Amino acid sequence: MPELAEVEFIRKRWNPGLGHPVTRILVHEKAGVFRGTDPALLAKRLRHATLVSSAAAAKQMLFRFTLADGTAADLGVHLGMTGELTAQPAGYTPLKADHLILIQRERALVFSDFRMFGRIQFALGPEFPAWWTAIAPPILSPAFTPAALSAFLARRARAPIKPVLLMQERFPGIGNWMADEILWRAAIHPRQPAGSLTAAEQKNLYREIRGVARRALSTIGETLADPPKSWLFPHRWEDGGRCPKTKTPLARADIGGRTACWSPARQKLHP
DNA sequence: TCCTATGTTGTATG
DNA sequence: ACATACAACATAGG
Repeated sequence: MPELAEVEFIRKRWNPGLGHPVTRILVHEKAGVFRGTDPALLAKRLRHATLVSSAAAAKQMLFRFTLADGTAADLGVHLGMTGELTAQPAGYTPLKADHLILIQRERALVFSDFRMFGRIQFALGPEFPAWWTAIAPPILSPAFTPAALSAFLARRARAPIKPVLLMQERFPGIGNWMADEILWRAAIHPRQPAGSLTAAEQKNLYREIRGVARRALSTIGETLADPPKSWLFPHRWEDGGRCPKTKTPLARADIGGRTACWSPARQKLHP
């Protein structure tokens, strides 16, 4: 379930472990979530380390530890499609899809992911690793300007706008449901070529990208509660779903390899 | 059996 | 080199 705001919420699931040392670690060394990292090294170094802080950016999380010798270490988590973080009581019995468990005296911090599209990364030292610092600046930061949006749309001119919104290099944290929500609010057809948006559409798109990100973070990011019925979100997967604005039937199709959902009554293709 | 799933990445093609 | 399209990754559930 993880896009921008879900990731921010799920990050906080490990908050009960802040300030506490890890006493023991369980890893599924052969799990695909460790591709590109050495799970044995991770397990060795994080034993007796203390979790000191965490952060979320785009769809990724970073957990910082202080090792017994004072060294800093960073654990990166990407949830992929089905990744989860939970904090479980002491004595927790691991399940099949639990690939990394950090055991503390009073709890177990669990990463599970049955599909294994998620990813665990690990780095030692005080500098933040490249896989963290390379994440694009947040949509709600001053770096995300109308000019930056326009320039990006121009460079992706022939591609349908929907898959363009999924590009993390410019829209960090936007995923399939947020992209559909944004286009629905901005009244732009998901197949509209990115380079063919009018000035008015670009303005609306900019506003809705920021608006959906802000509202998602302030609601889902705090409680994980589903957005209200006035959003596209609760209707996009239901059979016979209707647009909350026009009450007309929603349409669904594969666009750029993902299922897009839109309201034909308010999102029309134009030259 | 076949289809779907809130994601990324490697490869082929233009 | 760059933009675009698409298969592949792995698993559960309808």
